[in-house]
Amino acid sequence: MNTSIRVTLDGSSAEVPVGTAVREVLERLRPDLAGQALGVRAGEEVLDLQRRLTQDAKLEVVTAADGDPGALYLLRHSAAHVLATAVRELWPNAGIGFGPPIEDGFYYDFDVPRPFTPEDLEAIEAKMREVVEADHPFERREVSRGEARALFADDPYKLERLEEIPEGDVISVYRDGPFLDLCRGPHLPRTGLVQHFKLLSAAGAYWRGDERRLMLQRIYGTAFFSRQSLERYLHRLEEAKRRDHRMLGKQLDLFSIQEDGGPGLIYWHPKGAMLQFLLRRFIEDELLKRGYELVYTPHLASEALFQRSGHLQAYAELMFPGMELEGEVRGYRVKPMNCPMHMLIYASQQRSYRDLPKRYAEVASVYRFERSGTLHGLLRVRSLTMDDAHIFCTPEQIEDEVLGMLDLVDHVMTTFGFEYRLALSTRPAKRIGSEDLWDAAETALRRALERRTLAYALDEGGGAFYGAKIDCKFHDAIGREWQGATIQLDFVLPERFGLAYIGPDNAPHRPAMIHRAIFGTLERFIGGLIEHFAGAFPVWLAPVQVRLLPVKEGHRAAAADLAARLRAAGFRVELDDRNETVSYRVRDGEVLKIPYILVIGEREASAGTVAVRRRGAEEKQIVMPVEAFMVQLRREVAERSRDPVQSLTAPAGRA
RNA sequence: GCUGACGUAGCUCAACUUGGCUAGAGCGGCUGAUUUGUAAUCAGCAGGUUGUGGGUUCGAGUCCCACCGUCAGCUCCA
Repeated sequence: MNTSIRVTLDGSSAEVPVGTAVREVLERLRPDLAGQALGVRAGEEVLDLQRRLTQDAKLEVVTAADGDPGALYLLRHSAAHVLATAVRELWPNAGIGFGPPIEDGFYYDFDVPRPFTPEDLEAIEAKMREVVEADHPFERREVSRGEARALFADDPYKLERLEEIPEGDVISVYRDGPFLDLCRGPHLPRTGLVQHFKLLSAAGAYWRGDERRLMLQRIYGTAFFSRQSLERYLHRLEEAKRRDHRMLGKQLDLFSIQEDGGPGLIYWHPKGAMLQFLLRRFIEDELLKRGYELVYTPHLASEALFQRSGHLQAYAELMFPGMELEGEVRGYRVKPMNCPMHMLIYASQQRSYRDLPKRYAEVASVYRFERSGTLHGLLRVRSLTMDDAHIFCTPEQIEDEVLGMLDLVDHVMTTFGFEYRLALSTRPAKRIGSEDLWDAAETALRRALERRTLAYALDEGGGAFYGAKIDCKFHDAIGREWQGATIQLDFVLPERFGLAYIGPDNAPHRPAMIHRAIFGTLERFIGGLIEHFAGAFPVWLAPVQVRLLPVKEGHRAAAADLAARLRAAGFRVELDDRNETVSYRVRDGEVLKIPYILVIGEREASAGTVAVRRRGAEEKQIVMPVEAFMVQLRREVAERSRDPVQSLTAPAGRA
């Protein structure tokens, strides 16, 4: 067995004995950085300076940098320990759960007698500063299982975790000052390096994320290497609140949720309804171009249907309760999904392989009894309008169908300028359908993704029990991730409904079935759009595209004529002839984020021109002939342009 | 659903740590004056059973209980 290993650090390498600490390698190979190094990167993994090397390694030094995920990982993981150290000082008997770094910070879960208050957080933060000032070294030690059991004899959560560490794995503990944690690491060299941090919130969180188990108290915080980065982050959070679709929805009068009407049920006001109308028209046009057929089905059906589809067995707790209708033997339910209805249409006649694929699309509201605590503006509701479709095809056609859907998803997302992420979810442990079926399904999805060379995350075992799926995710204003488009294979429903097509062999075969939604739901998609555009919708989507302001009373008639003309040309126009100054009305239009404000005064009325003020443009007014403006507007709508039109200039020789 | 916080005019927010006269302000609305040229003209008026229902108290926006709703997180999901 080798007693020495070869270690390469930032390009230079050395032969060192097995078990040499990273710190020693560093002092030998990069003495210049020894003081600044926080850890090293070994491929994907970050190691701290105390780690002993047991095999050949290629390392890179990690130094303090807010742009380096590895450095931030060390920092935030250590900040979580500093937090726990402080909490243990103030609540010596606090139980400790997990405390990992996360996307934008870190958290730690505690078992304490009462929930933390905002004042507690301040006190904890002050105590954290003391821990930082004490500059305790983070000490790593590898221990035996027996020793670990003894060390954490009073920490039931740690003991539970300990027992899950597989036999043979290294068990390590980290100490900083008085605080000892069962932890894999890595950590910063010392607590003193955690300089710029802030505790953000506290809330309950179930131990191990299991709602049947005890609720611990979680504290969230964030940390950066520089004060500027911390402040920039906190400022970004503030900014994000101004994009919140719930606030903008109220300000721009798009929608409301009525306490008298019930939670999670959306009232679309005229301007929000216009958004929904435009999106619907957009997607339905796209679907018709792609060989879909539109269907309309009832929002209500006999319980027998949902019995047959399996919803009443598998999905009952998300369905609104049944209703008894006078004189009817059976109960009725509002639909939580459209698939059972589309199944019935397919099953209404005999199908030939020549008919396939059959693509039924329906933009329809469905109703789901989401748990009250999960409701969130437009992003999680109880009446949701899906741009739903069900594709019935032969197993061989699945791949091409999925490919077409991925193209449509991409077309839609790029039209709106949405960044998105795809995830492929494969067979879960609890599933139905033969292995052959799953193999074919997963292969079809994967091959479709790869044929379009799309990057995707793999969610092993994350599929639904009835089929594999591809999901598309996007972020809201404050960075929470939501699911939008979804493409799901389904092996169950064709079976349950006994669907068939007659193949070339003159024998019946079971068709494959794909559920899919591109927007996901109009509610969630519009919520996302509002935040994405911060309420400043591109012209083709803006509920009001143009606002006309006559300068004074005498110009009202000219403005009204122009409004009528624009409307006749298909534009969405408002006339603002209120008895207010031009400045006031311009401001009002700006606040409402209307793309074009046109001022009509003496000059314009007599010359047939308009003074155009384009939202966000440098130049505050550009005088141009009405015709030229209309051409411009028409082009912008046709192109679904997302950027302010740069070419909007006055014709040469303008007055 | 769970834990915690919150709920005052259409909107945003006041009403003192410790219950005390008729619950205030800005924006918005209405009326009038002003006839306005690119981000707020001036004046007046109206607008509230302080989420709902109970309770404590001489007295409750303020304290207690229940319910409804909202927010953050957990869980779940389009």
